[in-house]
Amino acid sequence: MAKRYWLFKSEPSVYSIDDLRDDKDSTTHWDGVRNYTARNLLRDEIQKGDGVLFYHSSCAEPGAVGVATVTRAGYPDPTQFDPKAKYHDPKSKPDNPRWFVVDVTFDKAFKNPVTLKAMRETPGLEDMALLRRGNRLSVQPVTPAEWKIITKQGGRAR
DNA sequence: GCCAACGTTGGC
DNA sequence: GCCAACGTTGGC
Repeated sequence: MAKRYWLFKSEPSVYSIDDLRDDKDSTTHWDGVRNYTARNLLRDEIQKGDGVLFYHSSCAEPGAVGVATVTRAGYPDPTQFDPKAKYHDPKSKPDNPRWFVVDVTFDKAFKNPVTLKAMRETPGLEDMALLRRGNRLSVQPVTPAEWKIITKQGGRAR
């Protein structure tokens, strides 16, 4: 399958691109997604080797702040079975897991983060899923053309 | 803090 | 299956 591209949202006060870079092996399980549309992408669509735009939401300057790579395709989110975990789901059973994660590994932080505001003003990004009214999906697709524009604007690692 | 836009839940 | 109530997201 051809490489595809995605945008993952995270609140930087909870987990930022720097947290990913500094994590063990610069890798994390993208856990806690509890939305069925996003779940379907994590479980069925997102493949090892795909590109991820790391997006900071609910902060002073929302925007794409860097790039990561999917290093493991979908598998059950372990936090759903942990009664002490914030994202515990008592209705999910190990033999029929409801929620999935992928692993992502840090690639680079943009020298120039591409803000939401900039995306709205950039020709070629008009149809981005992110910019559609009321799109709150925390995991969403990015087209190759959009990926190219944003990674070019973001620049090399800082 | 406000509020629009959804997604989820649960009674019926 | 409908739909009102409620909760969450996330920009501003």
